Amino acid sequence: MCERGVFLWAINRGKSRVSEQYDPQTLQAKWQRRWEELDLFRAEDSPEDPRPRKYMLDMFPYPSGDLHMGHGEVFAIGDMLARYWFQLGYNVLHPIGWDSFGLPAENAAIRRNAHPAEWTYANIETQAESFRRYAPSFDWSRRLHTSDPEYYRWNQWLFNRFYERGLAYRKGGLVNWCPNDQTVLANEQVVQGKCERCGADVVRRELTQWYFKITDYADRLLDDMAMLEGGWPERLLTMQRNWIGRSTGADVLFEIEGRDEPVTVYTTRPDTLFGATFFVVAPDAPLAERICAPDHREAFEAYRSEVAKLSDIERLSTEKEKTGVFLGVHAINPVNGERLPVWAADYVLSDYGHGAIMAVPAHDQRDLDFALKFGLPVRVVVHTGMADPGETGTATAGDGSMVNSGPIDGLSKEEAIAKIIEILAGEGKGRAAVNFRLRDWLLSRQRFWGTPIPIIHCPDCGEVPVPDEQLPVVLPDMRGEALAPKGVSPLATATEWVNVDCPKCGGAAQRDTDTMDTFVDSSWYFLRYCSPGYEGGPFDVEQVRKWGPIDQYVGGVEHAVLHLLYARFFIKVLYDMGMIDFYEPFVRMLNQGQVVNMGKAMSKSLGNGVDLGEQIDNFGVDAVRLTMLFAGPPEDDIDWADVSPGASQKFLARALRVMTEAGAGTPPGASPEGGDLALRKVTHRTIDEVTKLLDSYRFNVAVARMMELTSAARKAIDSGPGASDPAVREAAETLAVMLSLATPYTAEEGWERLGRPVGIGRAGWPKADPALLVQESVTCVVQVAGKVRDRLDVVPDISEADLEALALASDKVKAHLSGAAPRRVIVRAPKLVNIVP
RNA sequence: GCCCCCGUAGCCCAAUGGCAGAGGCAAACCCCUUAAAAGGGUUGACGUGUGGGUUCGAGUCCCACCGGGGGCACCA
Repeated sequence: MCERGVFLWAINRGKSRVSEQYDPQTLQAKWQRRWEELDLFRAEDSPEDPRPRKYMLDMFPYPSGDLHMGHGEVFAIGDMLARYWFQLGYNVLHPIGWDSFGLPAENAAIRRNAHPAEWTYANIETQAESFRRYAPSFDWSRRLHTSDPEYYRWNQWLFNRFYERGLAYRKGGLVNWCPNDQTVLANEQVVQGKCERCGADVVRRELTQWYFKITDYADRLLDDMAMLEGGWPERLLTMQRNWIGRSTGADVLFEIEGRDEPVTVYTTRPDTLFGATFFVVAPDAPLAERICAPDHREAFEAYRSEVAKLSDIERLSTEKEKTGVFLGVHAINPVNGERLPVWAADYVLSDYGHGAIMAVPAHDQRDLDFALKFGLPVRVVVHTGMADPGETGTATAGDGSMVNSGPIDGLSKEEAIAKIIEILAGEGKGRAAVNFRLRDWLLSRQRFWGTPIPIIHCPDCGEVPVPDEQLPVVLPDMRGEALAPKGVSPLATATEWVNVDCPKCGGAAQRDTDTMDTFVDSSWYFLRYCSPGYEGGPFDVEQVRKWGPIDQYVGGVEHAVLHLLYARFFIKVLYDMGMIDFYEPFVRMLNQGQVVNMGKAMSKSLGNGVDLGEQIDNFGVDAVRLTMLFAGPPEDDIDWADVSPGASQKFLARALRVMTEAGAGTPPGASPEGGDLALRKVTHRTIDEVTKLLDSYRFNVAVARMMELTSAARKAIDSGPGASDPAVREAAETLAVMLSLATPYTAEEGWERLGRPVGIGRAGWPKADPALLVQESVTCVVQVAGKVRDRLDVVPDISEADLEALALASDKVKAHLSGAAPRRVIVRAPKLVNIVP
């Protein structure tokens, strides 16, 4: 396997031998220039334009060097759809821009003693050049960079709006800190306890930080997913649902002996309240500190500092033994007055629910593990028919009938939950409650290359937003060593920039020195494309109304609970602000697979990297794009060792020859009427099928159909009516337009050789003639007992009765029936008859 | 541990419950050629991971298992 992979890879890297006949580099040089003059793919904002609109969006790139194979795939897929819509006559918005704030630029700047902008904009230019060669149908006039002050100004403007609505706020608490990147991270950026960017172990720190109140929208983020059903990949929806993690249950109030204030716990199983035998608080919650008995304080504090040392991965491991300490106090069970010992244990999280739980060991595995370890009682209150958890060590979490539970004895789980909530509510000791796994979006970053948070801290007025008319708050000019991470934002050292007058009272004040998470930038960039130069706001409301929402979004699944969640949140806030009129930003979403090599993700350490530019140099843009599309379904991974850009190139050479010969055979405009009927039928059937295939993302199959059409035309030229038959021209022109979606250079060259004017990208999608789609005869399979025994040529609209009679009259059928009358005959006209003897 | 997706030719992949093969790679052979390359053409499953089931009919639907991939996983 490996050897074969290396071998194929070696071939893929070699210069192709078809280059003498078909030279992609020449075609690229020739057409790229002429297309730039033509500017075919500009989206038209004018309301006068009668064409229906479509918005096609590819996730915009981060400028970390040149384009790579992954970009090659996304943009090949996105462009296939965009160009298809152009050919269908839509007014298509297909923009491009750069997600150009972020850490790599800053790290590069520190290394090179430069400004992050130098690295960033140099890379953007490199990528832009590569894009021009790769030839996606972008409307370049809408290009944007999120690191431009004209763009991030609106991040600040939006921050102010969020702030006004109480959706941006500052709070202290434990946050995720990446010791490598020297900044805090949002929950979404911590994967398995590690930094999503750099993989370093994330630690907890107590810091005051800015948040966006995404939890206010948790219900809508979850419920509105019903609208995305069918348009989004199911697994993406599942990931978001899991991430939001809504659960329903009850808040229950417990008195603590010796304290006036009750403590609230959240539980999804209020029905098991009579089974509570102890009480647990999170050691790092302020509550634990408050209620701990003085004579247990020492042990508690020792335990707490022990827990604080653990990394998230260690603490969250399900394998880990339960630990905890008794706090020397008791809670009172509100339903039966029982005294429950209160423990602190790290399996209870401080930031979920209320940081405290009632423990029901019989019916919760975690509580049971803890009870068994510390010798706490186990009381069964749900009779499930399973063995006693106290004996088996396996908690019974299922449904059953309530026992040992006073007023709810005998009830089922559902009934008991309703009843107990009713009882608690009646006594003011509890109520139904909903909880979410989703936390607020931690927004601040202690790094330089991002949007400054537009807040001024005034000793007298407190937090004062920078007035809109003073935006943007532009980053100070800092470079090199000054940007090195120090645990606080580099902006804090820019004294001149930091010290300002308070906009409210005019007194001495200081700017907030953190920058925004760069996911703010990408949460609304697709709205900016609708009116890129607009100065009256982040976007022209009218234009977004016309272009939005996005009909098709293409990008990687790695943003499932990052960008895609944040953007949905932004859209809902903007909807509430009355700025847009749709609920969801992305109607349809496609996650392309990864491009890998030899079964593994490409990486420097494996030495299996494949360079997009090199592939293009060797095989040409068209062959690379075609290979991406033909390799398999778009959502599948492509193993570059399994595919053959060289073969794609050979196919394109073959297709171009067909177009060349057809162009020489007949003049443009020749009517295909009277041309070779068999070829015409192939052409029209191909149109019909490819159209349907493209409508359902079946690009690989669509390309296969184009190959078949090419072969059919080749055959017609060589051993059929010859190149001068008008049906050959029809086939070649159809082929050219279809190929233009995937391989624009070859298609344009062929189009020219067919005598057509430059601009195949807008030539128009061919229409299948229904008259040429009907077959005058169909092969009908006749089965006896499910086995094929005969084939009949029949007219497609044959009646069931006629077909049955015909089938039963067949000699072969008669032979297999050997005279017996059939028991049953299933007729599926015109394709099949099955006779059950 | 729980949930989801996928197993079709040596390989990548097609096939509204109706003849297992559309397309490509690789291979073998043929034509073209002085020869090679380029070009043109021909050839492929004894049954769809395994075992059951539903059905007139199953790659397709259902159940179990095996193998691969992904998601979630102390969230009370």
